[in-house]
Amino acid sequence: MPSDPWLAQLQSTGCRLTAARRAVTEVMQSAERALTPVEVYDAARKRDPRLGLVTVYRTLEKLESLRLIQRVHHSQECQAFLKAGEGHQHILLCERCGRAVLFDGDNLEALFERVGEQTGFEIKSHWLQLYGLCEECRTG
Amino acid sequence: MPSDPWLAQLQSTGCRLTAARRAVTEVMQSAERALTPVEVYDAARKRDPRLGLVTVYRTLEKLESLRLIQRVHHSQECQAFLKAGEGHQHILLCERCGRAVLFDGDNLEALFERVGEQTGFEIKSHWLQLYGLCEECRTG
DNA sequence: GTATAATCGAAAACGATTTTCAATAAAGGT
DNA sequence: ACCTTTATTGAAAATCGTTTTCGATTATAC
Repeated sequence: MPSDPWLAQLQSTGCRLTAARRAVTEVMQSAERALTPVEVYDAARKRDPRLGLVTVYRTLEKLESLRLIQRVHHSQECQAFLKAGEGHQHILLCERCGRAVLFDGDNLEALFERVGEQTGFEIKSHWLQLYGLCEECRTG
Repeated sequence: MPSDPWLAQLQSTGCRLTAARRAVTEVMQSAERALTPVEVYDAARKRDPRLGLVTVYRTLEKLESLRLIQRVHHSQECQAFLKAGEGHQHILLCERCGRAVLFDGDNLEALFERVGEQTGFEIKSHWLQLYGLCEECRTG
């Protein structure tokens, strides 16, 4: 049983632990910003030079289905991945350097209730992303 | 000067008013849900049968840059377009039939302030989408 | 160690979007 | 109304990201 929690979860769902999956996992775990499949590919080949791009796509798909990573949506594109938050966490993105920070807690229940009454919808889920400038980009 | 506000805005920014732009504009104005470029293409050709898909892409790009339409982000894809909201409006999507409703007003300032303090970010903008079931899909 | 099936990488296929370019047509001037 | 100019168009080709196919590899169980 691997000590790394992501690898443990992969294994516990019947997956084999391969060099490719270790490399992609390490890249995604240590990333400070959302990465596209090609960016993951470039970074992960430093750990496993034989890695193919197809395997990156497949591994990202698997990690996403296990909710270990999530998609980040930018204005034009939504194919970048970031480690998933826990519970009610949301994403805060720096518009300048791309750094991604997860923050937790929101209290939007009152809003949902009001919107539900006004529209007749039954609100099932929500999705919130904030954009701004991180401390370094503001001061640097 | 055209009576239609979208066409008027197109013209006032130096654009020519063509059959293609009229067709795409009418489709987007009357759409009740977000449409992909190909869906716009299919709908708009009923008004202008000679319309090409390339022109649809170009017209959507123009309408988006004028903030007359906006992108709607689904979990896997973010290439569908919907008429833009005004001011602080956000999108509410029915998970079953795709119907899109704009609702306005939010009071997230307190949340932004707290997150800004916790993270050091200067919050610039936000993006909120709600998902649920519309009245018809709940009861029907 | 061996067997077995999951996983892999490379190549090919695919689909959505963008570019190219000659033809068309909207808008302004006459 | 009729040119003239030039933005705009549609079709074809190019491009790019993603997915599928398939034989080779390799993690895991025995």
